[in-house]
Amino acid sequence: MTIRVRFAPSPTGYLHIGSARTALFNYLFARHTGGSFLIRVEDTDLERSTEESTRSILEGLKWLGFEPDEEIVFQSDSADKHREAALRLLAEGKAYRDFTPKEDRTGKDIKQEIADKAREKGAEKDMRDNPYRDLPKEESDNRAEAGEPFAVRLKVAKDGKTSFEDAVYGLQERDYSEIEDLVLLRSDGHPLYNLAVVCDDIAMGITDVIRGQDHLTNTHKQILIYESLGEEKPNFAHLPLILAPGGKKLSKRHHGEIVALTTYRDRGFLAAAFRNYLALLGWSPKTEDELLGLDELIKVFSLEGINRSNAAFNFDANNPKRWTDDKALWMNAEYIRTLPVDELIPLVREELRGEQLWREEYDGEEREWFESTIELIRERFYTLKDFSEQGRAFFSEDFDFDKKAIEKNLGKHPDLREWLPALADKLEAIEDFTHDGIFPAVKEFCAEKGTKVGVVLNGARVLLTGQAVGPSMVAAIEQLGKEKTVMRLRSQVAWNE
RNA sequence: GACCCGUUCGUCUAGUGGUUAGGACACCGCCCUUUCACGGCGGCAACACGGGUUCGAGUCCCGUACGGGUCGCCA
Repeated sequence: MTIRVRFAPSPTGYLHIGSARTALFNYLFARHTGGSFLIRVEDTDLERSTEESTRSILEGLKWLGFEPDEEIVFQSDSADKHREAALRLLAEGKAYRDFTPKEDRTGKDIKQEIADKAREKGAEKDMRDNPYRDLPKEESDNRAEAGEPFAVRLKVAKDGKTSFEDAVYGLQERDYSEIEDLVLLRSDGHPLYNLAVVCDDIAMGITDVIRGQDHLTNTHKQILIYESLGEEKPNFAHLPLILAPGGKKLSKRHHGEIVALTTYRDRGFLAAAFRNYLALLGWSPKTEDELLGLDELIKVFSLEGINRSNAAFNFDANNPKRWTDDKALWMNAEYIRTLPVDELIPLVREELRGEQLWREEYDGEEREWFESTIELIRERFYTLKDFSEQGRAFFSEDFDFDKKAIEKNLGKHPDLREWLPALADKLEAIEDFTHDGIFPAVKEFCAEKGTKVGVVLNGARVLLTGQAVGPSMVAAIEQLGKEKTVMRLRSQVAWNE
């Protein structure tokens, strides 16, 4: 049987990085096994689902490169079928009508409320105490016909247990007494999540369900539905969760944009780097290779490599340099440094365009200069943003001077105020404006002034690029060219800041 | 609270009864160099705790602690 998996986000917000990883694992599993990767939008909650969210999620998936093999399925389109399934179970006596009036659940802390209620009842709670569970069929029919609203609940047997073999967590068992008679159909006729998922997975021919560990207990409920429906259940694989630093829950409320996938795209991550990083969170190839491109990931991916323990995403919200996990940042830098320039340039082009720094010439007559500049400055960059921020001076005259750079490299050497313009004069006279022409001139200049080359070059770096760090300075001078170099070295702007 | 899941360096992880417990990121030091967030070399640093089983336990069993998940006419 060919493998068919699906990624099933609910469009109630942006794409969470945990969901992105779930999508990744589904995608890798499908590609590795030669199966199909499908996407199903779980929009059965009409009140909370938004088109905006759907668009943003699909956009995120596209950025990561996970295009579905078949048309995207919208769960709400099949609501009629889900309802039919519930009604069939009702007719077969596997479900019953519950005439209990709907509880008002509009309160803020629903989760807390439910947990508190469960705590009160403790282990004494009888999951089979619904007064309508054994209502005679005739009475139930009559009340329904009279127009009394009812929800449809699955009639879970009193004794027995569900069990399944999870590909990650092993054998899972749950006693029926722990499972309530779950609601299949709301009193307004609206099908609910567990029913919809099962029906759709059957309809889509899903063979392997790979999803977050938060669904582990739902799985037992879904198995009951599969069994009632007389359908074969798929294989299950539950993924460990991604936690915040300290092992706490990673949530939008407490951690903000850090959990949104789009943040990574917008802050200069390469999709390839982020995919690579995400793959290593909760999964291991069991080799010492960590830099794995998509093709390699597909080749070596297997469910056996998935961990059972949750992984903490490590970052420090108060430190701009560590706005996200160190290793993710390092990996992105690694991709920026090693990607073939041809592949990097389109990404840099987008970045520069976004900041109004792009010039069409870079694709034409200045292509060579542009390429060598990228080649030169990418060495110490961490994100694509660095090309328009730290690297700005290579593409524009309008760049800022880093305060610390001024302090450290100019402030401590007041002589530079005279020296750098003097250096400009010296450089202006050079015929051969290349490394071999520039470097000896700089050395000679420093010898004349009786200072270290580093002092002068560092000072020059500030005036030329506004930065305290960067590529080899002589190479940078060559790259900028004589005109800009001379002009910037003579400028007093930085000194007056 | 009940049920379920988990616990190896600060973080991500390798490890399936005998290892000097390996790698990566971060951190620190040294080297290279014309400076730096490049590069090279090196260092610091972990089996949650307590009992078993065993000649021998990070690896198996039982408890404890801690953390996480779930418990809805949400998904």
